[in-house]
Amino acid sequence: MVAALVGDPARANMLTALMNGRALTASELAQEAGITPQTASSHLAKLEAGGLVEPEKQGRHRYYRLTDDDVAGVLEGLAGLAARTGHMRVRTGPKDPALRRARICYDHLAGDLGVQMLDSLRERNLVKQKKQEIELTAEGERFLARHLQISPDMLSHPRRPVCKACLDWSERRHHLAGTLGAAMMRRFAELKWAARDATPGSRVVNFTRTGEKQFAALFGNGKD
Amino acid sequence: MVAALVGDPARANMLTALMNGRALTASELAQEAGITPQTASSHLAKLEAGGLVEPEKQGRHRYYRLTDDDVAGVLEGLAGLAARTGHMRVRTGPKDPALRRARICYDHLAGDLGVQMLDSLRERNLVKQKKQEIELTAEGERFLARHLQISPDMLSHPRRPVCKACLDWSERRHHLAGTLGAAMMRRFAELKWAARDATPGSRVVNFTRTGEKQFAALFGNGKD
DNA sequence: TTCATGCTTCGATGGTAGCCGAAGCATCGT
DNA sequence: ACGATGCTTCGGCTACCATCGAAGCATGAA
Repeated sequence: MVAALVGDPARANMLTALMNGRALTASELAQEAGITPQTASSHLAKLEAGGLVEPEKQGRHRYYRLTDDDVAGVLEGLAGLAARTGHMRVRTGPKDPALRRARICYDHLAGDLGVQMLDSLRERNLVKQKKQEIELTAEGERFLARHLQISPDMLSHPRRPVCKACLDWSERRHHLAGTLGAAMMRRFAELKWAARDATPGSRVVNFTRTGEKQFAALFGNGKD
Repeated sequence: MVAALVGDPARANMLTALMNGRALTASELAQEAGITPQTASSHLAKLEAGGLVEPEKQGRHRYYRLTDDDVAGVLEGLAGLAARTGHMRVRTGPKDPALRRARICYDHLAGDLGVQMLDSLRERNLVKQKKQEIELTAEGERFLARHLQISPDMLSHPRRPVCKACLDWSERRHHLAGTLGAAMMRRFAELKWAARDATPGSRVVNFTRTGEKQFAALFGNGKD
């Protein structure tokens, strides 16, 4: 059972460490979880058997990453359920509001801005959403090409969908995942609109001043 | 952590039983999970503390339901991850393999044979199923009258539906509940095709040799 | 080759939590 | 009032599994 895998604290720590999308070595994950390498090895074997993580051998290291963003989505969902038990007490610390506003979910944008972006796309018929299924419209393709230099052929992937709705734990609404979500986040970084926080392991995404403006111009909802 | 709650097999069974949206009493959930009421009570308290289920007091019963469809969504996501690796639950809960094959679920037949029976009914257009709704067809009524001496007027009940799909935890598919499911199980017993196990409290249903044959003749799928 | 690093396997230990029997409340029915 | 039913609490038992030390393989470096 998958939930039992996520249930163990040590494994949960490893998975959250992997939520930022980067691959980490077994020893790094061990340190992250506060356990010895032997124990981590056992855990990672189980996570791999459960299909939650994938190993990649490189020299004498083994890099582990989340299998795909479906896994990331479910983990976000679980975090959301957990957050609500604490009765929003998660308000502690100055880093938290930043995490709510914009963060990395595996490899795409999440948080307030992520939700706002998908809202905007949907509202202007650039995508059509039915439950978890999201489809890019013809207008959407034109929009992406014009404003973000993203072409459809950049998005095709053998096993991963172009668009997918991912449940956002802080907003309790959907944001955009899939190869498009990843490509857009990548473009934001390339355009220097936003960058991942420098502190290692952080999932916070910091927008530059101009980035914030440009983002608002494309996906603004008038409230900002 | 929430995942640990879902991780336990007994609790997971309860939650999947609640996935149809209806509220179930604590004892029904105990039966579904194959555990005693004491144990179930402990589990339900934890699930409630974790915000996954909500109790509703009604007379001397306590009905439990999933808190909201966010919870259901996350559970479905977990099931999706589990399904992908063929990593379905075969874990403990009920320890008895006989319990997997045929058992009582409240008052009707569950387990492998229960699922097989509903499959057969559906396949031969004796019932029509749409999601959790099941409807008896005219052919179905004739079939029941001819082979099991069950007439429609035996099945009417003020508050209970004639047919209902009940999620089978061991098979993770539906079997037949409702007054019809109960009536059929009763008839099987009367015909001495099957009897509940003698050991008190057991939910195992033992089929006789002739019963097994007759059952296969009516609801066989060729595999037996 | 020889040593060092990264990771895995093996074996033993301990803590935790699921489980049930027995008993205790509450509610319902008569 | 009395017993029956549904659910909970308590206490003890047991099984599972995470954990770590030590040893075993790899790979890379010298």
